[in-house]
Amino acid sequence: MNLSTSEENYIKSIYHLQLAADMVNTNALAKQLNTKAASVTDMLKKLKIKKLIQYERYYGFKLNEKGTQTALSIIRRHRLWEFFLVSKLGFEWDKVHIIAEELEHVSSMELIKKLDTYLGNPKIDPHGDPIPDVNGKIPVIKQINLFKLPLKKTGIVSSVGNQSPQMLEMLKHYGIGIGSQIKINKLFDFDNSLEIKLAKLPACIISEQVAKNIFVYHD
Amino acid sequence: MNLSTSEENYIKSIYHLQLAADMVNTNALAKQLNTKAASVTDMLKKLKIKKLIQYERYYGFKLNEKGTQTALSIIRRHRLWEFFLVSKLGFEWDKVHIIAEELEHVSSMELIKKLDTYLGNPKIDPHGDPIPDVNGKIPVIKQINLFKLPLKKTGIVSSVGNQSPQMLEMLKHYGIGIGSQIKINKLFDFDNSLEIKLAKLPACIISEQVAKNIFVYHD
DNA sequence: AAAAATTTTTAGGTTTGTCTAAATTTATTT
DNA sequence: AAATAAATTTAGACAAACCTAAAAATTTTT
Repeated sequence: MNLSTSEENYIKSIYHLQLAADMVNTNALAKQLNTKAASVTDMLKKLKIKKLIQYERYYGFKLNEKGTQTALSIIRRHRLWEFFLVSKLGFEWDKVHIIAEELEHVSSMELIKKLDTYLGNPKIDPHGDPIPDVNGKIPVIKQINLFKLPLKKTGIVSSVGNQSPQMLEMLKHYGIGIGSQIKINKLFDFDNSLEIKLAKLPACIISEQVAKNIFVYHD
Repeated sequence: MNLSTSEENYIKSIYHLQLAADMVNTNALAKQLNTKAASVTDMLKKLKIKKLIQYERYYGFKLNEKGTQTALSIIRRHRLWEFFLVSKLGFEWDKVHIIAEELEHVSSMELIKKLDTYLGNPKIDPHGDPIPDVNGKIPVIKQINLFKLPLKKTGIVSSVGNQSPQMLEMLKHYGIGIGSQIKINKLFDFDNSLEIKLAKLPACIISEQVAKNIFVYHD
């Protein structure tokens, strides 16, 4: 199904509102999309015709199965692009949302498939939100602080708590980025510093302060 | 200046037509854009108001300085994305145009700046066309066949003549991709095979057949 | 230079997505 | 259960980008 940018934005917003309440109402959606209630009603009719939502006049609406899958596919694109922007282009995580809002509407399946592979099939975006897979399944993965990662277990860096230039400089120096594979070799009780090992890099030591700001997930 | 996707497509097409002839005519542009002459006239009026073209009714039109700079900026985005798709995502060069047509309209300056840096400031796209720089300057760089690269001089792989899966597999094996830095250590006269050296990789030998299909540029 | 052919523009519609203002339905008070 | 308030929808317009068909200007042919 070929959807316009506008239709995709409606679908996505309905999805997000549904997370809070089963049924969505017109005013809430209008507010979310920064538009007017009348415009929302117009679009709802169209989305109903396209069989993406269940909609009863004056009552409320929600995504049906097809609509939900569509939303998840858009969210997947959005979060993969966010991951790309942060992990490859070096954007800070709070600057990527607006750009990803544009990139998510580029619809090539092949593009997203290859991007996903290129990024190493990430499971979590830079904000810590899960990235739905090709089939719209949302991985249930919890992030943990690096300190909670068991010794010698490989974790994947999913987000960074502090995004100051100083912190980013330091992470860059260590070669730590979103998506990096990381392992703890040793915890030094004296100052809570950690000896860590990143894929393809020699082991190194990071301070408690740095480690506190690193979040990872593992299987 | 904020331009719509459609306006950007017109500007870009006018630019390309201008390369062949100084003045552009309505029918030619309509054909290029796969639209009708009447639609072109409508848009020309708009572009004139936005001071992007010089336009005289019934006479013809061309981009002015501002329009030309706009076109070059769009072409820059297009070619950088094409480079990205081929060199990073592993697309074949004949599959990237359509996707780049969408990506080029994502307008963040910061995005293009970082993408350019990430790609290593490439000068030529995968089709061998030059990538305008931030200031709209088009680098005058000629591609040469790898055999023409002087011994021990570093060249940058700009395009590959043969895109068969077999060839791509082989190039991947050697670690050769668009943008790779490559040097010829030695030419074996016996079979015209080359010992080459890629950045960060051990030297290796490629056959004449492979080398024939590799194009590079150097300073 | 008049007729014919071509090109370009205008005039008037269509679709998409938006809007305002008024009407309708539902929910909440009293 | 009326009256009032709030939410939602309809009606009618508008801008962008396109269209067809007809008119106007230009170019080519005879």
